[in-house]
Amino acid sequence: MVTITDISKACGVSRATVSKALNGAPDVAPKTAERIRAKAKALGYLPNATARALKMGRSYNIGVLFSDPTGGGISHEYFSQILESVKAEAERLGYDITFISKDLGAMSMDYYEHAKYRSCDGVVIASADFADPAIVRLATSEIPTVTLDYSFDSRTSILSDNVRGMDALVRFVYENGHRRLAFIHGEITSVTQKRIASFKKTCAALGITVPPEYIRPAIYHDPRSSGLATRALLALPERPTCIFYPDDLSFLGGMSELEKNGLSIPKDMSVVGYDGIPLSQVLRPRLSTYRQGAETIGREAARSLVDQIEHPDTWLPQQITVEGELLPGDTVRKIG
Amino acid sequence: MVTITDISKACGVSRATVSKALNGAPDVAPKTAERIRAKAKALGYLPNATARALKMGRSYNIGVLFSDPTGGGISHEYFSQILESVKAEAERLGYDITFISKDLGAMSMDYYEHAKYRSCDGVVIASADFADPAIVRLATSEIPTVTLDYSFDSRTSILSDNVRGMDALVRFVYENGHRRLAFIHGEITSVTQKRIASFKKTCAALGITVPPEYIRPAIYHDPRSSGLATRALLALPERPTCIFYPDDLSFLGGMSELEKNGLSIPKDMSVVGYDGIPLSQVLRPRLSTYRQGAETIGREAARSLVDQIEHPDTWLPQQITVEGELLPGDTVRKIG
DNA sequence: ATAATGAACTTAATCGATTAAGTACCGTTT
DNA sequence: AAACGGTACTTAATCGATTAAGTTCATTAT
Repeated sequence: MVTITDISKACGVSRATVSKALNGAPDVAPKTAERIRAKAKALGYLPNATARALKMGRSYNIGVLFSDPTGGGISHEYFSQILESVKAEAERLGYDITFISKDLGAMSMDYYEHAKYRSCDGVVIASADFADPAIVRLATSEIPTVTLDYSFDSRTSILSDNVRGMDALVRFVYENGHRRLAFIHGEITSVTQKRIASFKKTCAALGITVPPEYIRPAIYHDPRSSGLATRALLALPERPTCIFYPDDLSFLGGMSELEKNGLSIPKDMSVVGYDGIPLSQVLRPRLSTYRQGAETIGREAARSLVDQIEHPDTWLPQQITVEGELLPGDTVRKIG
Repeated sequence: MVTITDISKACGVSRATVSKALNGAPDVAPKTAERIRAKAKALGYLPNATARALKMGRSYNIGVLFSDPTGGGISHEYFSQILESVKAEAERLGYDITFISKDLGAMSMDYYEHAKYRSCDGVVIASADFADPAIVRLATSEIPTVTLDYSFDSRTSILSDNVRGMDALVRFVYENGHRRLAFIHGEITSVTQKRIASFKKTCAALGITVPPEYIRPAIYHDPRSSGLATRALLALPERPTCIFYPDDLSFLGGMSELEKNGLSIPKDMSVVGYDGIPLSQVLRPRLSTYRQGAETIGREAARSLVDQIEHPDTWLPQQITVEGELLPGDTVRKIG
């Protein structure tokens, strides 16, 4: 490995001068600096991020915590899109990404400890369960954090606009003449609560009565459970004319259940999803859904985290709401 | 931050003794060791991975390089599954994951430089283009590496068994009576070449003649291009009875093209995919496809890389082939 | 001529941990 | 009683880089 010492010997100057020259300090003669830089390049010198981090107390490393009790948090398209954009933006800003998890090898650590152990400058947190004490500990620690889709007091968060998204979907369906709307929702989280509340509120505002049996629980990203919920809805004496699914993937479970019952989409049953992942627009019929701005969410998360890291004095916590977009698709039939 | 020095002061011993006690060195009296460990816990001591890495020359950090010219490498389900399992296994072995990319912030680096800069103990490489000089430089460097689906001389690689997979699919389709098989393949890579060769070889072995116009190029994970290829196949005077798609997602593009032509699957056209991502088994009809052992591939990649890192003396390069599994699905009709 | 100024360095401490080599002290052997 | 051996420590160097403080020397001001 080529170190600063090698360069200093080759150039006949002290290590301090090399360091300063390489970092553009003002008290190095331009000619010397040039000579040093040339030598560094010639020797194939690379700074050692580890040594630098130790001395400077800054690792230029951002932790990413994607916790999902069902495992495989990354493999859901919505999350992998966010991860991809956090990564891209962080790298643009000069930061690398490290995953934060519980328990590393034999050491048992919680998330906070893991982040400290790796001296992350900050952490982006996405979780299905923000009540988890381990998540709370990290999110309320002295480490700069940004949470996704959940707010902690005096901390920055990036929020997908679930209220507006649900409102847009309900209104879209309403405008297409539907009055009997059923909602299959995911596990109760703060996001789910917002979606349910917005669903009910907009329905009320539009004068739609939603019978309790039209609201059914299921599990996010689990087509099977949504299929079961769909079956229950179809068994009702008065069926809904449109079913809201917890997410785009879950819709697939509903789809096969509908087909099993000889119902075609959207002729016999209208449906809408949520998320607007690329898959939803590749399906035929194209799914009517609400696209969450995953790319924007990831980008803003990285940006505001780096801002917080680099300007802790002028930094103020903020809630950034990222709007999505209604994708009309072809799964809602015009009736009435 | 609580350091080893804090503990040494609190216990009235030297830092060396603390370090040894915490690492279970033999020359510390059991009573002292216990006292030190108790104090460390009481003070909330956490080792500093950065300092440790600097001194020991081992970072317990594994780089992951997923390069995909189309961007969004992670968001393809097959890759995100591999990433997830590499991560899980690496963590089990005490290693963290860092993404390796080109260019970090203002610094322009290639992959090799990035990996050195972060002092990764090793790197897992997945790439769509193993001819990229930057990939070659990293993969043939002194850094331990494991490549996925491509072999470099004297290096370890994990290979999905594309030859066997394609063979299994062709035979499955053949057994269902199909004799006119078309193959839409992805961009020409070593993987694609293996699949095409295996497709042709098995067809030949079974006495099936494949007219050249039945082999059509498309782009991996791009339903649109597969849709166009499908259209071309449907325009032929003699249509195939079964179409092979480059991957499961691409099949969706073909599906909508078939529907547009009033053809239903599998009644009017049989199809098979490749990859066996969870999505494929949630669709109805369930896609007939070949599941690549993404989980096993990721796990083996992490294991063999760590083995290489920890036992460089007894280590030997190897090609590990991971077998997949035929998922019969319902998109191949029995004919004849 | 002497002091003051400033440019261009060097010296040395430091970040937190590891570890080879050294030391103090106690008990045992002959 | 001297020598030896082992246990349980401590000392000090080291990893690679940064940086406050000090030094040297030429130039300018008085």
